[in-house]
Amino acid sequence: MAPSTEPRRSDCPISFALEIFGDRWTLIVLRDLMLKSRQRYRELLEGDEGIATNVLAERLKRLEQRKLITKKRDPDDARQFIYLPTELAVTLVPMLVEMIVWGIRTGDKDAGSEFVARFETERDTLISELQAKVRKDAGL
Amino acid sequence: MAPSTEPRRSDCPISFALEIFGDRWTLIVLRDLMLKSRQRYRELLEGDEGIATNVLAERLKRLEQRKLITKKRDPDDARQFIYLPTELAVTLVPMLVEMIVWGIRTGDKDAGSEFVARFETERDTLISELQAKVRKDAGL
DNA sequence: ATATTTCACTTGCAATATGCAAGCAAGTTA
DNA sequence: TAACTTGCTTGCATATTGCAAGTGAAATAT
Repeated sequence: MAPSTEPRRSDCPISFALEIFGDRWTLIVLRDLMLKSRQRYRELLEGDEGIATNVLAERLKRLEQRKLITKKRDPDDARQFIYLPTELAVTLVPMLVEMIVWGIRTGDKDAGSEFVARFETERDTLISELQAKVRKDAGL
Repeated sequence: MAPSTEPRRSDCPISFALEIFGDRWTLIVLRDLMLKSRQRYRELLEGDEGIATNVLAERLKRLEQRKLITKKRDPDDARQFIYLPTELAVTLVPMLVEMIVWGIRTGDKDAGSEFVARFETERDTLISELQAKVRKDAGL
């Protein structure tokens, strides 16, 4: 990934978004932080996709620089850090939901059908509830 | 990019989506094909971001394999090919719109404010109109 | 107290992907 | 028929990723 100090490729908002999460791992990390309620490095490493330690470390650094997450020491164990999504990350939920629905419909017709059903009947409520849950987990 | 013949990393729909367009270029190409009405290799090369020729060739190949685009000869000039989005690509429009809105709000407060305004008042209509335009351009 | 384990990384290195410039074959234009 | 355009491919330098091993600080066990 390009460091976040580089100039923008263009002034297109899609291009801007891709500079932040146009790679194989950044959105996986945000998914785990927001939708799977993982908060620690160790937990993030245990995801199904098997992110490498150096890649995870670099993505966390960039997400912090981009103000999509915050990093705090765990008060109960000074070895550990707690990574939490920010309010900016919460604004990504609608896009993530669209991506999830597209992925289910396109790749995984069977799994996730109830998520899609709920999306089709009450998209806005579904998104609001997910965002509320993320905020609650993150103490926002 | 990993070739599209590789096994899935996991059964998560986000992960599945990222295997298809989790990189710096794939969605840029789809943006140009769908939202900027570009159809030829030469036109796609001329985008603001400056994609390399070999990268564009590889992405077009993968998009065709994934059935997101079709490739046809130009009947008026047999040197040229015409790349068109498929109906499957049209289903990506809602996600692209969310990404555009997020990019405008997050990176480019000034530019694109009327797109965001329309999104806020009539999201569904905006998306339907964009999809209709893509279908029309592509002859779907 | 000391040893061991856990945690969050960092480092080294091979494999892969990207960027850039040049080349090429088929088709079109002068 | 010579020059040009188009859609690529190729070669090569650089950047990114994946994997395994290592490090230092803090916690836990002995």
